[in-house]
Amino acid sequence: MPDEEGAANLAVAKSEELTAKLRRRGGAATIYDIAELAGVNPSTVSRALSKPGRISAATEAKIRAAADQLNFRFNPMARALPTGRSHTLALVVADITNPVVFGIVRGAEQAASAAGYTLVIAESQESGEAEAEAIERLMPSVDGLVMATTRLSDERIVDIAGRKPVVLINRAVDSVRGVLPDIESGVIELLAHLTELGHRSIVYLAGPETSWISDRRFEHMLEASERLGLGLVEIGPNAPTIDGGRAALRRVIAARATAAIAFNDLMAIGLMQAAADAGVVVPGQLSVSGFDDIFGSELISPPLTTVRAQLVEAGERAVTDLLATLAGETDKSSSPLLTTSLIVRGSTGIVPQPDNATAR
Amino acid sequence: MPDEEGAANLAVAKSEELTAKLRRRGGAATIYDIAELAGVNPSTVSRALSKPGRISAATEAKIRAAADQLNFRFNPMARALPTGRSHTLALVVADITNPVVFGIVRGAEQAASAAGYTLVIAESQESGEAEAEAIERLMPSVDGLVMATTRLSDERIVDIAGRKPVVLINRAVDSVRGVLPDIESGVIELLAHLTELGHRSIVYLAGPETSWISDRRFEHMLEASERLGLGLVEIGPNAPTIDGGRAALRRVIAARATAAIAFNDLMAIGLMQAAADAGVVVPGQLSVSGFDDIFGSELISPPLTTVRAQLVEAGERAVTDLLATLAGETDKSSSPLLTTSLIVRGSTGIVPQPDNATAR
DNA sequence: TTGTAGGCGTTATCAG
DNA sequence: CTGATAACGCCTACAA
Repeated sequence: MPDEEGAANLAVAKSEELTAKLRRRGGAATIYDIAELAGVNPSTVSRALSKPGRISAATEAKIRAAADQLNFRFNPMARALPTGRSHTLALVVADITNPVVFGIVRGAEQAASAAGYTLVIAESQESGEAEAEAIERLMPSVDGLVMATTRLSDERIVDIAGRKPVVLINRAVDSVRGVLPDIESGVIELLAHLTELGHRSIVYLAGPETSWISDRRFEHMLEASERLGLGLVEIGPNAPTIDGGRAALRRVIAARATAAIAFNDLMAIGLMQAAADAGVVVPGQLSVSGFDDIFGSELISPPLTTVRAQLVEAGERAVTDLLATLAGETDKSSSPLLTTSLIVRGSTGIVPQPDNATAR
Repeated sequence: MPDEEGAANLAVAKSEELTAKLRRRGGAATIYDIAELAGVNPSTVSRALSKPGRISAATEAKIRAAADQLNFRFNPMARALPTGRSHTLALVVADITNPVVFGIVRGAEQAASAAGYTLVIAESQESGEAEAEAIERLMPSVDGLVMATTRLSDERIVDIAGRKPVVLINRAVDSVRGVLPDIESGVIELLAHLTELGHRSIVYLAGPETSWISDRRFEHMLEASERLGLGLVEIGPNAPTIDGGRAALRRVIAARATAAIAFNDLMAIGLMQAAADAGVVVPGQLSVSGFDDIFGSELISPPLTTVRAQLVEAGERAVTDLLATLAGETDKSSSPLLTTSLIVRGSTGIVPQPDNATAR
């Protein structure tokens, strides 16, 4: 078959000429290159590669061959232009170094890359404005966003959600999709645990002012406290950090509570450190508990009793939901609550007897 | 000035018509819209906005006004096409949940966004292939990459670096830029500390097989051990995780060393946990130390003695260097070593007396 | 200083 | 089933 051979030779020749050209611009082949190599029209290459099956098997094979001979990759940027879809998602978090977000990041990353999407994570560290700015900067280049520990107002979130699909994590805003933990059951479980240990006077260290979930938690605690007839006071807002927890010790002690529930583990840890510094023994004089079960919670001594959240799942599901609405799914219903579970460790214990109670 | 007023009215009118159009496509204005609004040519808008100053002050002002009236943002994708620059950098790490990378991520993120760049972080969890795949997938859409805890071979790295600018963190490869810690001084300091405590027999828990830095550390330990005349044995490779550390306990004990140096804090923590489980008291019977000073190291009890690395700086500098080479800087010299410092805490103590030594 | 025109890599619409 | 051809939003010579 001289004809085929001829074609083969030709292909090889072209290939050589091409590889030279490619090397010059960094090895990035375009559909034109592979069209030339395969002897077809660029548009055919595009079709063959982006919607396999809708094309003659023969040509498709030829094109495929050429494609991975040049080891071709679509240029996502070029692709995004006509389609308007960048295949990129933004994950907005307030503080990357907060262990809580690790799980979320990982889950989101996995789900995203499993779907062939790229995840860019935006940290806002600073409050409000910085976050809004970061979002605006990213908006044009993403198809949608997952917002995790956002400090934005509801209005602002709604505004953003009006422009691109948004999924919230740990926050509910009307008409915006969100993945939420089963707040109530976790709180109930924790309170039951403390009650069982004899605590009748509990203090809740609230999170930052803008924390929706902190409010919800306290809400449920209030309900439960009424039902169980126990004393409950909220202290806050506090920074959701170790220092935030440390700073709250004085007020916790002043409140004469026997047990403290912190908005998150970071704060709980800070509180325990401050307690240790002040000679208050945990859980002997004060029981401490937190939320999240972050790395470090079981390392500290005594190990922290905490309510574990399914962070990885949260990230995963947020991305999955986002992708779904991106795919035109109509069912805007938020996904089911993520289950939550109490992890009892050493930082909570039976209520101190009056004679050896905190201070006098 | 009826003229100006007329122009203003016109502008307003157009603006209304435009905003309608914009809303329809998600609020994204283009330079065409603002050109129309300002009554100039799109190319003028492009110039005015991308290279301020090279244009008449009057038109520029007019354009600026129009631009933020429509609150315009460049479409990065569209921009990337003609210029070939996406203003996006990739940060490649093996495991996001490894606390070591937090610092790096944060530093890199800061430096990147400070320069107006977007950082996409790629996790490879799985070994080699997955990482290579992730990189290939990202390559077309980034201007350069920072590779942090890569498991790739030198060859592969060189190959990648040949296609796009690369900066390595904690790894040196010929002709590839890298930011490295001052390995030697950290090791020396640590060894001096242990020697001072009376330890003469030390074991090093190596990191994963592909860890360049683990090898370098051991190299320096070897040198020092010869100089100081102390016993040193390397155990490994090990997974750079808590479990990796746990799994190594038996061999550490078998080695009859009085002090263990782990490749990183995660492993050190695992080792301590296993020791506690086995009734080996730290530092009474065994001194333990690590590297990195991650979150959790000072939480655990006893708190971990460790060599702190400047992770945030590493991330920051990597991006800065990358940006510099992107900007055509010729000086390929790697940046100066990041200083390192020994943090002495409770997990290292004086060498046990023979009579209360480990095991028998 | 500003407008004109062509191109960046891909998709999508229309013919053929 | 496949080939032209016009977008997509922006940049950049080149011309005016």
